[in-house]
Formats: sequence, C-alpha cells, structure tokens
Amino acid sequence: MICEHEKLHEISVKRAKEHILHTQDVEKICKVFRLLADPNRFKIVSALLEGELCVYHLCEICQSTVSAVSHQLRLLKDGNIVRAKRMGKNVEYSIADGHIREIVEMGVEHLYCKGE
Amino acid sequence: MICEHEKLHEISVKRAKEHILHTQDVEKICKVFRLLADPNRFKIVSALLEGELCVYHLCEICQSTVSAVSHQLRLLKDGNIVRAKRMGKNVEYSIADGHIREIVEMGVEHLYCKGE
DNA sequence: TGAACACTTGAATAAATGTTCAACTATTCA
DNA sequence: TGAATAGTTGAACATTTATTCAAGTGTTCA
Repeated sequence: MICEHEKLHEISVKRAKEHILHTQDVEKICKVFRLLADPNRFKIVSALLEGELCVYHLCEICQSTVSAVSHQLRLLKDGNIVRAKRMGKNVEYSIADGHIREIVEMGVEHLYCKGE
Repeated sequence: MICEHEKLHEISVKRAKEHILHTQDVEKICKVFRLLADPNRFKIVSALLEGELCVYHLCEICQSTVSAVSHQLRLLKDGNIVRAKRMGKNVEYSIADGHIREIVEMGVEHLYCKGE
C-alpha cells in the first residue's frame, strides 16, 4: 500500500489486473501494430486494401525500391498480414486477414478526428 | 508498363494511387501504431483503459520498474495517448484520446478471431 | 538454350528503440 | 527544515529495425 490513492484506484487496479492479457497475447497484438507502424509497410497494406498488386506496382505506389518492398512484404507475409501468389513472372500480393482493414481504418479515423 | 498484369491491376493501381495518404499523415498514423507496438506500453495503455492510475500501480500491473514505466509514459504523453495530472505526491495517468480504446480493442479482436 | 524480366535473399551498415543505473526534482509531513 | 515518498531525466548500453547492394532464383519467350 505504497500509493496514497489506494482507495481511489482500488477498482481500476482490480479491473486492470483482472483484464490484463497474457504476455504471449500482448506480444501477438503488438506484432500486428509493429507491422503497421512502419510508413512503407503501412502504404503497402493500404494499397493492397484496394485490390491485389504485384511488387512493381507496390514500388511505384510507395516510391520505394524493389528490394526494400520485397523485404517488407516478407515481414508482412510472416505476420499473416498479406498473402503471396505467383502468376507467371509476377507475384501477386493481397491482404490475408479481414481484420486488417478495420485496424487500418481505425488508424485513419484517429488521424482525422484528432482535436475533437 | 513493365508489369504483365497491367490490365488486371489497372483498377487497383488507380484506386491505390488515388487513395494513398500524404506522407505526413501516414507518419502520424504509424506513430500511434508504433506507440502501441511495445508490449509494456500496450499493457500500460490497456490498464489505463480501466481507469486512471499512478506510476506505482502501473509498475505493479506491468511487472516493470518505475524508471522504465516512466520513460514509456513520457513517450505516450508526447504522442497524446495519455495525460498526466499531479495529485499530491502521485501523478495520475489517464487515456487522453477516445479513439485509443477502439484501436486497442480492434487489436484484441484480431487476436481472438485469428483462424476464421 | 539463353536472354530478359520479376522478384527474393543475405550480409553490411546506419538509425531507432528499450532498459538500466544513478542522480535529480517535487511533494508531504513530522 | 529534513527525511521519506513518488516520479523524472540523461547517459550508456544492447537490441532491433530498415535500407542498400550484390548475387541469387524462378518464369517466360524467342
């Protein structure tokens, strides 16, 4: 009982401790946020929300190099954010998970509603 | 027109280019995701969603040191995720922005619906 | 088959990040 | 005032991360 406001926070502390997620779960959630936290990856994901695209077009949209985009795509693929499918000479990328759109849109909404 | 599937992707490319956010906006959004991408900060934010708490209790909940939590709180404060308010010897922290709850909950939902 | 295109990969480098430690400020109360 | 409590801060360190470059794989087509 070091904190003076023990009484005031009793309920918050109790609820926070009850609701705290397991470390593994927190890490899984954070991994998704971390993947969306890089501007280039965010642009890749945003672009793919409009439809599937090959690496060349993603480079064009993100104004980045083929190699950099490919490295980022690998991370997104490993994190189950995107899916790859070879079509002839090209590799088509698409969004792998339906929740991603909601998370991205929530981020955009947060931006536009700032200052309310 | 290097990509073979130009026809197929014409619409996706067009839409992606139209909808692409400004670099500054992408960076603002990514900053929020980056702040939520660290397990300790995520735990701090989750705990504060249950009600305001002082540093000591946040340490207890996050199983971290006072100094580490304080450093993380400064980042969260700079990013307008949390707010600080001195109450006597303690500093009470609370969530500064209404959208944070939705973003966090979206992350949690993504976790539980994995595999659908 | 071999040249051209599309993409991937590994190593190297530079930059950003998180934690710890020690020293510091701010507040209360005897 | 001074001791105790609560929290902040800066420097140092190790770790992670993103990009670049060069070399590689896979596919198509003449």
